[in-house]
Amino acid sequence: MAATLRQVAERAGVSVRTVSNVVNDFPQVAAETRARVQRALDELGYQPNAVARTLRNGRSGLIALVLPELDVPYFAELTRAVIEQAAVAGYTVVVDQTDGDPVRERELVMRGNRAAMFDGLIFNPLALGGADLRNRQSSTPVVLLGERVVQGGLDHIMIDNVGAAELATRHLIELGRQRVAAIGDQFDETRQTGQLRTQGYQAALHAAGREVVPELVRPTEFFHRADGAAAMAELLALPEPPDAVFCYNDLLALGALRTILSRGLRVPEDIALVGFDDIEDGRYSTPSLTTISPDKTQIAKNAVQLLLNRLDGDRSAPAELPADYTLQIRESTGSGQTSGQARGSRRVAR
Amino acid sequence: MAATLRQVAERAGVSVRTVSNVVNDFPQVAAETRARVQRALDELGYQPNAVARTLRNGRSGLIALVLPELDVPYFAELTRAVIEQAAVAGYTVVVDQTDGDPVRERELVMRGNRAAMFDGLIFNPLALGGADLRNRQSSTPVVLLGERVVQGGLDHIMIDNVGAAELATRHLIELGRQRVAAIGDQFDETRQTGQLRTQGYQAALHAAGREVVPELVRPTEFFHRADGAAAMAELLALPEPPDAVFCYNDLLALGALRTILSRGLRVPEDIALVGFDDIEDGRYSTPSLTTISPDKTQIAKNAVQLLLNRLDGDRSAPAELPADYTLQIRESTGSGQTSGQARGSRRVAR
DNA sequence: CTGCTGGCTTGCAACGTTGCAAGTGATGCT
DNA sequence: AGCATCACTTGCAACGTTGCAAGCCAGCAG
Repeated sequence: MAATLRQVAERAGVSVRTVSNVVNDFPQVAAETRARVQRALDELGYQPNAVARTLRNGRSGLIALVLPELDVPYFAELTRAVIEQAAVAGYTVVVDQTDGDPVRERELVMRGNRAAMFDGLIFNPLALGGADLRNRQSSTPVVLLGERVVQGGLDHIMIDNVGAAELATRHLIELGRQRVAAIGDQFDETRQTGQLRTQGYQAALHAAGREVVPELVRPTEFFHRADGAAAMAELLALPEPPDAVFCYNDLLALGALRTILSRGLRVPEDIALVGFDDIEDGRYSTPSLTTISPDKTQIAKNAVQLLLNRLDGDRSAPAELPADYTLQIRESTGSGQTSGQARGSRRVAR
Repeated sequence: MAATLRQVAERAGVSVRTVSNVVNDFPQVAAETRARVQRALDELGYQPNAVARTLRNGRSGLIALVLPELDVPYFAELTRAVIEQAAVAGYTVVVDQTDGDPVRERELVMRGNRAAMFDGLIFNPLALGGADLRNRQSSTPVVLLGERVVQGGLDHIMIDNVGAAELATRHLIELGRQRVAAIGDQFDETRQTGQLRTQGYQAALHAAGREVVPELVRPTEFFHRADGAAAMAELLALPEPPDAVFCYNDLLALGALRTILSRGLRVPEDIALVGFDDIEDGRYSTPSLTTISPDKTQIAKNAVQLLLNRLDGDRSAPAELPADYTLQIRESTGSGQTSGQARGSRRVAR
């Protein structure tokens, strides 16, 4: 159906090679020939075959972004940033969702089966750990996003979870809250996010000379609204409920918020809330959500840049780039001003 | 870097073709040969080159889902459904975001430049209208999602916007509300969603013997939270503010909700709210959101099925499939029960 | 008139895979 | 022994493109 170079060449009465030269705007084509070929191209509605080009050139111009869940706003917002950054460099991003399924993650990232279509991968693992990733079959470059799961071996962008969690918790302590709880702890070995944030939470309590009360640290299976709502209900059922909660992401916080409000309690008067991720939902909830705001644009920019360097043959040692973050103070811990901002960042070394 | 059939063949001392036969599990290979080849495959870590296969077979196993915005929850949730449906048929979905940019939409859908990598496209247009779409260059099959923008020519899954909007508005009228407003009207010729929903809104008012009050119908540029918040502020500034609002999607409703609550007004006591899309955010807001719930799974299933039929050579006339929808009654218009459900659906013929 | 230069065009091969048809050698039947 | 059959294996060509090097021809200098 689609016209090929050969068909165009026949129609224009020239060789295939010359048509290719016209299509690629190579200079050494006589003006008259170029015009004739161009006419044939237009008449046949020629479109270059991307697959053949890729096979020939070894480059598809496609990079894949592999994420656990697209309907988690943080990932959706990150995706937007990655697409924008890649577009600058002339690359198209395609997104694939793994649901954290180890089988899917492995298929996409490890074997490079489908991956061979893509020049590179930006991968936010959920199930795959460092041990898995170290013996990848595929030679397609990968940049990892997320927690520090891997011991070297691959480029990696991560945020300082411990430091950020400590900052969030300290904020609640400085508000004078006495019983600061945490929602989102995780035991699962492959999911380090929860553990790291718990470390930061505990560090802040210790720094303030407080004890860590075990029943105030609630584990959740996932980081969704439903998990936050359920964990908050447990906290409220305690003999001594908390007066502040640090939720390990904004969805958990929104779920917790829903539970608190449905009990007739007030935020922040009765319970102050801090989230993590700074998704748009949290800016429009009532009350709006105080949260740790990772610099998503920076994360995307660094990830794309790191990947493009590899594609250009950069063979230097794998990089580990930390991303900046700030604490966005909004209504769920504050008065009513929505623009407050505390610095808790770290410079990115490059 | 990656091993090829030829390298494996040399190592195993057989022809390239035989290796291919082993890789593809063709029966007519002697057991002893198969074992030897398999060993060579393993030793070299052979992975088939997807690009070469695609060129040869004319099938990539990839379908593209082209959407305006991934960080709009409705699209994110729809994407999940499409990915699941396509996986059943052994297809991998890659997602591309256009931001409603006509240039990007055209590049992806019309010319098939990049598109040639994909066996088919599921496309939710924002900027491109019927006139554009009719003279596509590419022969890659497309299924359209969304409003009825096109007059024939392409397969299309849409929901009955007029009927759904009428149902939503009627619900508010039946609650006894006197001044029912609407947020999300649009004038732009390429964005029909707003206009169709306004038609349904007006139809419901007329059916109830009410007048349409022009200043109660607020246009918005986009369908984001910020637009809803701003439009609601305008409505509240009217001499006679509304006591009910039908928002043309849930994000608008969540923005409006934020404005209402920040003014100290109550939902639903002072103002009842209905949204559209049934995104997860609306189920966890306080109050939770009454909304029109399109059957996203059904939309995804039909879209994928329609596309797969085309890939299998189905040459029948383009189909227009309506999708089911229901009214989910929640707290923003109701008492407190969250499970109410009114039927307003249409059977899908297939 | 020869030979060289330069502008333009072309054929060949290859990227890695698979369909097709033909090839090989061994076995079995007459 | 001769021939057909069978089980297995192989070479060729092609998918559509582009790098490479060679080819062609006109023009011009010597």
